[in-house]
Amino acid sequence: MYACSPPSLAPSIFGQAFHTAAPWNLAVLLNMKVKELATAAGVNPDTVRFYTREGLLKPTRNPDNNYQHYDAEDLRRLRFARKARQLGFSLPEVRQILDQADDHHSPCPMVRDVFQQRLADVEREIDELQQLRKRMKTALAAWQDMPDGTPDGHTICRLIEHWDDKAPTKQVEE
Amino acid sequence: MYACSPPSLAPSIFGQAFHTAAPWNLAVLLNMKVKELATAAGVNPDTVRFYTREGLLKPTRNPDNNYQHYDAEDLRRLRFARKARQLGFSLPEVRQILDQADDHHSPCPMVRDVFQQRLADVEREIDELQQLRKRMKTALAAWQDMPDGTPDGHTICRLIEHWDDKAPTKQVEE
DNA sequence: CTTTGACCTGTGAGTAGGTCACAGGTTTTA
DNA sequence: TAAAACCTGTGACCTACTCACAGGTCAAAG
Repeated sequence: MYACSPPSLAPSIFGQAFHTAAPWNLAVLLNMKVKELATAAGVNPDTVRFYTREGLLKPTRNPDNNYQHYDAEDLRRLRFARKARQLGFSLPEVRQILDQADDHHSPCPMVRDVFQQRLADVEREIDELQQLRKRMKTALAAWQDMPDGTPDGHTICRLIEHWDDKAPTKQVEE
Repeated sequence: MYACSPPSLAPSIFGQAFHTAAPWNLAVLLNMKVKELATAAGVNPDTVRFYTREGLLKPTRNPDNNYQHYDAEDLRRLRFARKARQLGFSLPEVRQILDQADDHHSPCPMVRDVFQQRLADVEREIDELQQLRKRMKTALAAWQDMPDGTPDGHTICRLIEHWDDKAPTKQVEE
């Protein structure tokens, strides 16, 4: 769903908003509704609404119809937010970065800090998953020799009950 | 059989329930309230209540005070559920296994299937995280040479905006 | 001019697996 | 006898969205 397809959508967006506009004011006047911004950034329109509720995007209102209006700044913020999310920043962190940028404070030192922390988290996650994989492989190997058995009131499934999470007796070496 | 239970709590549990009982009926008569079961299994009492609501545990009621009563079977089920959760089984899967065991069908073949699937999932997760780590390290290295900069209306944080998620070794040009 | 369909709005629910808070009842301890 | 500890069920909260719904708006087709 919503697989990035910038080449196909860009003409429609710009065509709708600027079919008569000169290119020099693209970045200033770009005036998008929810779905247009969402398509431009390759995200779900509900994500745009969600980010707006969360204060990451700050559109203006059209008083005539109460619609939200997003400009090029919002598009940059949205794209930035998506990149930061891919890097593992939480939404509060993203908002913090954007707020700092709004106040003309450079958020980059903070970004470096959080980024280092995130890298450590990722590496810890990898370690844990690798340990889990090792234990699972060990269990699978051990289960080769175990019969299935029928629950008899003493064991539910000996495959799992006999799996020791703390100290697998025989490790699978890799 | 349950030699792995924490030694510090066993006396209080057994002492409360069996201060005069002989050891031969421990497994049959063990009669625990929520917190006792939770302590015995090393989980939060709310988890016991949650699992009870979800149908994984099937305590009896004391009609006098409306309290839940858990026996050794529930302790086994709870410990089993925790082990299965550590192995990556979802709660519905755990419940399915327990239900099958209740019906005297051997859940083990199903366990093997789900387990294989889980192992594949774990390995995919590891791959994704390793790719992420690689991209993060590449980004960190690239950032060594980049100034922090103050938000100027064109960039929010060039550290992130200049991070290319698709081709980390190639920097974007502007 | 009306209808149709696509879009807009806000709100609320759902996801997984618990954890915590709350109000009121019970049991144990001092 | 009173306080502390525990019990009960219900419901909110956590992440980061996603989806559903009811009602309003708008452009084009008939």
